[in-house]
Amino acid sequence: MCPLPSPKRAGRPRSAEADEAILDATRAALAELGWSGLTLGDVAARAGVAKTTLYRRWPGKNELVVDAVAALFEEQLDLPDRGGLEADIQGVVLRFAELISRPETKTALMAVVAEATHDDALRLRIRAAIVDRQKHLVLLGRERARERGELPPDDGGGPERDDLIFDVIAGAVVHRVMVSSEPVDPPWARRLARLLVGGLAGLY
Amino acid sequence: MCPLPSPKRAGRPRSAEADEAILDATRAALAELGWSGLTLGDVAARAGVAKTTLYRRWPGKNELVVDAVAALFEEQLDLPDRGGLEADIQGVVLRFAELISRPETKTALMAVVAEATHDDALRLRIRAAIVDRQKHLVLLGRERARERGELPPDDGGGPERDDLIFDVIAGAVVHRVMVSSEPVDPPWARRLARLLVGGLAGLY
DNA sequence: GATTTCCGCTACGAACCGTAGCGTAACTGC
DNA sequence: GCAGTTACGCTACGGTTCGTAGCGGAAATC
Repeated sequence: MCPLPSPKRAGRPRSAEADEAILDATRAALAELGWSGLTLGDVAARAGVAKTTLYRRWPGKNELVVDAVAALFEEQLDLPDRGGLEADIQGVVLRFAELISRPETKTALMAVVAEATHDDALRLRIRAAIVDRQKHLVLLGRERARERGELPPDDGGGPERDDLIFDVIAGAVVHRVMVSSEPVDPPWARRLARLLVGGLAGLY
Repeated sequence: MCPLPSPKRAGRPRSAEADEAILDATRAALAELGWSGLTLGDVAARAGVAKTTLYRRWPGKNELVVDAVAALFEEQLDLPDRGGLEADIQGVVLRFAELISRPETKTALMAVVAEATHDDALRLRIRAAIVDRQKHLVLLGRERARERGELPPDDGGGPERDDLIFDVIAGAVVHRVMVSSEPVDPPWARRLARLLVGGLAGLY
């Protein structure tokens, strides 16, 4: 979130309603105008606050958009147990797609990641607010598969394997939605899950 | 490319050196300043041309950057035959990574894709100049695997399966480089190829 | 009530955008 | 050659957004 003042300070506290209104306005403007069309003056006008109020809380466009998008990822952290590895993968794929297919998310995510190429602080912010939460879901699914005996227990292979399976699942969904501009529907999610579980030989 | 005048026209022809200088300057500025820091005035100054010359050839920042990045994808279209499906996948993964890991490509690709969310013409331009060329490599590898008998011949399954395997490979590479900010080195490519060929059971 | 902090408002210089107009350079067809 | 056509460099401009400064007033703590 925006830099919190120390919890108990003298003086007038910051308006929580203003925060909410600004983030809502940011998402609305993103969906409507896209990244390059979004101006902070417009966001402030939509939110009914002064432009200076906005600058007092966020350093700039990048950080504001990250927070506005991150709020969408805060709620949904659960993954229903579907009883099997392949079904669980299908579930997490559909969950990802649901989040990144919204108009405001679609536009914003790629743009802030692009900006993060030249901004380390922004990259950390994105990682903490969005990426790590997605990753948690993938690792949760793997743990369940191990408990069921569908995968062998942890052999101390280190975090590299976690990174691999996460990049494959999240990357496939993002690429499907953003680059190929095709919907992630249950049939597609099913085929992806089957590919991951059984390999190419099982798919073709 | 930028809209070509009809091959034989009267009058002074457009300078090919200027085109080259502009695209080079665009790539240099991208690597140095990132997407949001790139201004067309700066590009013109670097290229040693007038700003108006730049606007005569490209409608705006988006199209210019797409062409500047696409030029990097034009040369490399071959995929050496490594003798087996798994090795070929590893090869195409490393080829992708080599292209999108350059500083100028990394910054630009995500940004233009984000812009394309609200610009259909830009999306088509990206598809024709970049995505379809990558996809060609993936399908080439699949054809070779079929000829070797590693995959069954085409059963008329339609283009959906092509889309799937392409989104998985390209998406994993992009996500690894852009979001996880980790290098795509031969060991990682090898693990990804093994996952795709043998499935999760073979990986863990 | 005094102090501290936040808010809304106005105003401002700076930067970038995209375009117009002009004189000149380069190339083609007669 | 010469006229016609097109591209180029240059300057200038109005418009928009940026990010900041300064002010008076509102809302909280002590």
